Parts: sequence; C-alpha cells; structure tokens
Amino acid sequence: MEKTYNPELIEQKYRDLWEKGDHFSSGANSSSKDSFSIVLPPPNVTGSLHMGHAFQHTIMDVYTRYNRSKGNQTLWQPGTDHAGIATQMVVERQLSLENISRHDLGREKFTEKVWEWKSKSGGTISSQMRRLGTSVDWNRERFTMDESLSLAVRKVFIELYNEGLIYRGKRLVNWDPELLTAVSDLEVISKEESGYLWHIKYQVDNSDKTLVVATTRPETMLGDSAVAVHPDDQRYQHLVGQFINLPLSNRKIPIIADDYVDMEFGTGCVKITPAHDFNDYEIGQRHGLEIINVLTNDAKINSNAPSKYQDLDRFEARKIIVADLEKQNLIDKIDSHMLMVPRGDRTNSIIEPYMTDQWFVKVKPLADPAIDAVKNGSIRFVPENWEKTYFNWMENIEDWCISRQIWWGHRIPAWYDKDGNYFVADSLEDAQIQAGKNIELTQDDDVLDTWFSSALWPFSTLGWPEETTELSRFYPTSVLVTGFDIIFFWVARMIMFGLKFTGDVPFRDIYITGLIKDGNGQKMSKSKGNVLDPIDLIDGINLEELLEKRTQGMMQPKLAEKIKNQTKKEFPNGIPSFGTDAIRFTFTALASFGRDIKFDLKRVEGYRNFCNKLWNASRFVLMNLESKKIDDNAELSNQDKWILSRLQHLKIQVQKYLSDYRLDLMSQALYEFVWHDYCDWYLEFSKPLLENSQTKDGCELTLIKVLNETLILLHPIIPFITEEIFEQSQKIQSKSNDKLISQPFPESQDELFDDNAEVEINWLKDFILGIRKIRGEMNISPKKPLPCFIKNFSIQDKGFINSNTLTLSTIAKLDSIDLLSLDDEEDESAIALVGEMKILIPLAGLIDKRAEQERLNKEIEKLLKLKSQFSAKLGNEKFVNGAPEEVVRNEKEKLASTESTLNDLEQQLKKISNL
RNA sequence: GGGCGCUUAGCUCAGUUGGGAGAGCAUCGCCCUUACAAGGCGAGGGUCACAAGUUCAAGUCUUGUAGCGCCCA
Repeated sequence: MEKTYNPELIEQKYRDLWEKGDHFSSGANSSSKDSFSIVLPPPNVTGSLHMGHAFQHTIMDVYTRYNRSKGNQTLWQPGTDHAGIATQMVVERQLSLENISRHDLGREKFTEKVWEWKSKSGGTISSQMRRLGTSVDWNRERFTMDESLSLAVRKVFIELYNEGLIYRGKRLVNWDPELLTAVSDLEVISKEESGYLWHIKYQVDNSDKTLVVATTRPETMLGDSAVAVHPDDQRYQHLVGQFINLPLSNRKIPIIADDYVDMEFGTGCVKITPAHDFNDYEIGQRHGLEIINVLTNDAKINSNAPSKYQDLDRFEARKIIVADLEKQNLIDKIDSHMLMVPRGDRTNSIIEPYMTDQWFVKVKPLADPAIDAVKNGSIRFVPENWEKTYFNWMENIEDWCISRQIWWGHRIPAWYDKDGNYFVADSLEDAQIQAGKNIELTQDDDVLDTWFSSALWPFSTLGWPEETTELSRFYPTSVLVTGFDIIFFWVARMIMFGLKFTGDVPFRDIYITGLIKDGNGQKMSKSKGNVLDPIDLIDGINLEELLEKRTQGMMQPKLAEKIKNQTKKEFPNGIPSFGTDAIRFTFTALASFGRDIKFDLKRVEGYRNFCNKLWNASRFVLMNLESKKIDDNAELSNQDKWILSRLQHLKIQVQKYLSDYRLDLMSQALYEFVWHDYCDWYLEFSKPLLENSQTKDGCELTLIKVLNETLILLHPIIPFITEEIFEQSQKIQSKSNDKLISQPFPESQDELFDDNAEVEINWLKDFILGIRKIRGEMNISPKKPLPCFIKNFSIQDKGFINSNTLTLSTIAKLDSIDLLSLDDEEDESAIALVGEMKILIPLAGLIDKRAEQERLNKEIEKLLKLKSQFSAKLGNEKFVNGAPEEVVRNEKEKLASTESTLNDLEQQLKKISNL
C-alpha cells in the first residue's frame, strides 16, 4: 500500500470502475425476496450540487449501498426536473445578453433553445453527483419532460378532469407581473416590510359626513366597489345602505355591513376592492359587488380607471393618487406601518391578486386519503413531529392553481374552439373527435406547474401507466429522503397523486433531514456569500478563487467587499482538500434529528483524519500479512475473541441505527470501533501476539477478518477508501478481484459473542491504563521499563496475569511482574487498582514521593465525593424503601467498591507518607 | 395569533422505557515508541437556560418564564 492516504487518486479510480462494472444496476439481486428503492428528489436541470444535495445524497447512498450488500434488489432512481419557471428564466437571461426576447423567437424556437441548453449544460449536477460517489442506477435516468413521463402527466390530467377534480375557472390568483404568470400560494413568500397606512376621507353621498378608510395600497381605490363596516358597529350602523362618492373615480359605491371587518382596527371602516385583494374578493362574492380590475397584467393602471392614471405603473400611480388626494384635502393622516408584502419566490417582485382564467386541482377529495395514510401508519414521518406540519397544511388546503403562463413545461392538454368551448384530450386528434370534424381547434397556451409532474415522480419513472415489472418490484418505494421545505410542494402532492393513481402510498417512510447552515448558523445563500460548494470541500480551493466565486455577479460592490472580508476571516487559507469520503463521513456524523446543522470544517478535518487512521491501520495489517497463508481454523487468543466479540456488537448496532435513521450514531459507533477498539487496543495487542508462534496464526486470521468485515460496514459511508483497501487486501491474499461494493453484509455470528473474553480484556485494559496513568502523571518516559508488583489478587487475577504476561510487559513496558503475598512488605510504591488487586510500581528514584502523594490525594478527594453521594442516597429511608430492589443493591455495590478503593488508596498514602 | 424546534464542557454536538454527566475539536503536560505527528500516552474543564411541580430519584416527565430559530395565517 502507498504510505500516505491520497483520496484524489483513489476516488478517480473507482468513480468509473463501479459504473462501468454495472455495480449500481437495479437489475442485480433480481431473484432476491426483498427489494429496496429510493427515488432521488429530481434536482432542477438548471441546478448545481449544493450542500443540501450532497448531504441528502450521502444519506440515500448509505441506504442504497447497505441494502445492496444485504442482497436486496435495490434501485436508486435518478433524474432531473425541468423546473419550468427557473429554467425558462435562465434561458431568457442568456438570450437577453444578445438582446433577444423569447417573443422575438416565438414559442417553438424558444423551447428548442431550452432543449438545446438542457442538453448542453443540464448535466452539471449529474457529473457532480458522480464525484460524490452516489450509486444511482444511471441507466434509468429520467427527465420530467421525457415522452413517457409526459404521457403520464397527460393521463393524470385527463382523468382528474373527467372526474371533475380539475376545473377551469376565472378566479383571483397570485399573479407575478414580472413573469406574467399565475403562481401557486406556495410560490409566494410573504414578509413583513415597512410601509405606510394612508387614511383617506370618503365622503358620504348626500351628506357632509366623511368616513375615513385606511389602506396600505391607495392606488387600489380606483377599483373600490364598497366600503364595509361591522354590522354591530354603533358608529356606522345608520349609514349602511347609503353610498359613498368615491374620490378621483367619480363613482358611487355602497356602504355595506360585513362581520369580517375588525371594529378595533383603524376607524372600523374598510374599503373593499374585490379585484385586488383576496379577502375583499370573498366579501364581494357575499354581497354581489362589482369586480373592477384596474390593473394590466404587468401591473399598470388599465382603462377601467380614470384616464389620468391609465398606463401608470402601480407605484407611480400610488404617488400621484396620494398627491391628488392631498390636493383635495382628503388625506386624514399617514402612519408608518409594518405590512405583509407578498413576493414571488423566483422574481422577488410584488405579487398581485389578479383575476384570470386558470386551471385548478380540487384538492380536498385527494387530501383526505393522503391524511389518512399518515394517520393510519401506512406512511411514517421520521422524525415524527413533521406529521403535525403535514396535517396542519393538509387540513387547511386550498385548491391548487396548476396553470402557468410560460412556455417551458407540459402544455395543458386542452383545445379550444372559436367560441371558447374546450376539449380535454391526449392529443389534437382526440380533441378533434370530441369537438367534431371541421371545427378549428387551438391548444391551450399554458403549461402545468412543474410540481404537477414532480408529484408523479415515484411511479412515472417506473413506467406507469404501463404495468411494468419495475413498478411492481419497486413501488411503493422504501423511503423518501428530503428537506422540510418541500413537504407541501412535493411530498404531500406525491402522496395524494400516488394514492389516487396507483392505489398505494408512494413511499413507506419519509426521512426529513435538517438544513445545512454555515458555521455561524446562517442559512447558506448566494446573496449572503456564505455558500460552500461540496466540490470545493472535496478538491480544496484557494482563497482567491473562493473570493471570486463568492462575489461573482454581485450587483452591489459594498456587499462584495463585506463578503470578501467575512470569507477572508473564516478561511484565511482557503479550503484544503479533504476528499469525498471525509465529506460523506461528516454528513452522516451530523445527521441527527430535530436540528439544523452548523457545518463545521473542523469536523471534516476530523473525519479526514479518521480515513487516514483507517488507511494506516490497514497498511499495518496488510504489511504483516503479506504473502502469508491464513489458517481459517487457527486457534484464537482471548484478545482475538475479544475484538471479534466487539465486532458482533458493532454489526448489531449498525443495523439498528440504520433502521432508526440514526446515521450519526451509526458513524459514531463505527468511528469508536475502528479507532479505539481496533487501532488503539487490538492492533497494539497484535504486536506481541504476532511475535509468538502460539498466537500468531489466530491473530493473523483475526486481523484480516475484522478488517475485511469492518470495511463492508464502513463502505456505505466511505465507499472509496474502503474499496481501495479491500482491493489491496484481496491482492495480498491472492483472492479474486471482487469489488467491495458487492460483498454481502457480514451478519453477526452468535457464536462469536464472548463475555468471558470481554471480561478478561477489560481487566487487561484496566491494568495497562493503571500503569499508563502513573507514567503519564509522573512524567515517566514510555520507553522506561518498570518493575511491577501485584498484591491482593484473586485466583482470577492470577490466571489473567499468567495468560497475559507478554501483552502486559510489551504494552505497559514492564520488565517484571512479581506476585506478592499479603504479608510481604513491599517497597515504597505508586499504586494502581484493578478491582481489589493492587498494582505497585516501586518509587525507587523514578518517582517523586510528593508527586505520588498529590496524585493519591486528588484521587481520594474524587472518591470521597462519590462516597458521600452514595451514602446519602442509601441513608435516605425513602430511597431504600421506594426504589426497586435491584437499584438499591446496585447502589450498595457501588458504595462498597468505592469504599474499598478509597480504603486502599488511603492506606497507601499513609504508608508512603510514613516512610 | 397558531404550530414546531433549540438552549448540556471554551466551540460543535450525542445523551430512546427517569437510576453514579459523554464524544470530537480546542487547551495543558510528556513522547518523532518501525501502521499512523492527519499520530501516541496522560490531564484539566459542566448548579445540563431559568423557575416550580411529579418522584425515593429529573439533563431525561409536567407546567410556566426567558432567549434564539423555523413554519403557517
């Protein structure tokens, strides 16, 4: 083996090898009883791999690789999402550099351009995934706009339409005036922003009275159709039924009563603008008010308003309207006000409630079974508290607006005749049959919300509506791994559509991961300039490039400066290269529940060191075993039995933690076993064992067996380094060229659990630790061999000493071990205890007497504290009577052993102090 | 306003039927001991946010308070 661990070389080697060797294929293990499947949440084709992806992909890969090694037929289904709005925006932005708009090209040419762009740069994320080692079945890669998936989309649309679950209607929708499309509720982000509350005086018709209405959007008054007051409001009751002279528009509008009005807020009078506010729309419906739309689709004032304001942008109009009102002395006052401003999640422009014709999914009938599926346990959220979030949303769900006025996506399968009649069909031919011959039909211009096709992903990728073998083998999928941010967008809709169209849930478990944040707990975002690119953690990046990357395309130079300073402070030397395995280990180690993850480079460094440790340990093993014949029937020492027993415990733990979705605990268990049990203890034990012809064969057998099995256990987390070590290991044993990735999972072997060996080795470790402690605290060089005397030993102690003399003298560097009888007088010594047994190291010029006194005092103090705790507890009658017998007995034992140790140490202290 | 988290060692975090507070990193000693200095050996460090309650026993259960964060309206 190479002397140093070099992740770059190793990773390069296996990336291709696995894929070319067909090791990711879902066709393997096809005769097995069980199957396992995961669908990859399809990333946007526009996207590149970010930390969240890398994190979730690592988790999915762990499960995929694990299940493969368990012998299950395993599919990890990859693919990408066409991401309608996002992708269209990317391509439009590129065209705009050449001063071309999509309208210049026309629909057909434009979509061609998008396809062109997709084939050119849509593969970024796939190649980045390959760097991570994600073992998806690349041969089955799908795209949401593939023909077969589009067919599924049309089928679902048509069936829902035929059942009345999709309808077309003129409704108030969320309108993005920049994109010129409707968007769904979920695509609107409302945030509190500071603004004003304008109090406007409305004059009551045929009266000198005025009512004051307060609004945050004065320009909408052009579309007012009423003023509303609360029916119980004493102040205004008498005015209900009268009219207002609406300023600026010269219209009369009624005063109505509706209990939606909050008497306490403002003056208790509210202007009602049904065309431009969702609540006002409801009130308008209740009272049969006129719906007066005063905006164009790009949010300018339209021809329904007085000519003075027509064609003004909505914000421009606001200013002029306020000025005009002031001129007429109709502004009562203007207050500063915090208000919720709805913005489009893509454009960040302010969303308008806007009357348009759109397609909707009637969601309630779909939501009910989807709620049941979680309630009755067919689907399980992990961690389960997310089900509350799910229920909360599902129980209050509104109809889903699915049409988008853009070009990139699945075109709605509906055709119109000249009179506006429409025919929903799979193709123009089918629509024509419905419409009758010689009727001219044109297809709906709109496309479907991207999430409509995503909702079908778990079954459309498996060939639905065809009854494919994949579908019956892999559906429902085993687990969905995703973030909480798309529970509504995606997860809920998959459940609804899955149940509706396959009659079964799309997945059994939903593992909701935490969010990866930066080292300061901030959400990573491009605008904050705190984004880490997983590829940079793998390859490393120098400071200049990192600065460049983080400030690229920054509009504000000030912000760029700030980001540069932050970055310089956090990464003064850039980011070193850690390799993929270290990153993956970090992700699994951080994957605990209920918490966002502050990503800490120090952790990555630690796990890179772990890889290095594993590398070196393997090197030690393989160097010692090179060209040796392993005797599978060799006799095992207690050290061998011990590590094998520990390994069986580990296997149980690994599987339990996997089934609990506790990859953090799984990683920790593996880390501890490899570093502390195997390297710190067993490899040290092996050194004397290998020197002794009696124990050599057993040790060699154990070294390689434990190494190989541990590699399989580690492989799902750190596939590259383990594959490489395994290859080396196969080579020196002249074994076949099998790949680790397809080695069967080593099930725990009952006959290898060995309590006796564990007792003995724990004794041995305590002995060695006792000596090391004396050395450490007395600053005795580890090289200096020490004489050692044993007193007050049991028969078992004596047996252990005899069978471990060589190990003890080698590892604890003892040049003699002599047993003293109880009445033998020992020299002035430092002491260590293993149970009742005393280990004595003569001071004899080596150890300072005062240092040993201090050490003993410190130890005694600790024990006294413990002792008083225990005796207080046992002195409490309530405890002795109330606690279970076993607990009391346990406590008594602890007290006794503390007292005995204390007694020994006090005696020893007295002894050396008197000399 | 409703809901969900979080608060444990200097830092990042584990702690799953309530029973003597843990890890990694950082810190302080000693050591370049032939697998590993990306390392070895040893040490120090915590009124588990606060308050009350349940209990023989609370980091763990209940309630309340404070701070931080997220989601929904």
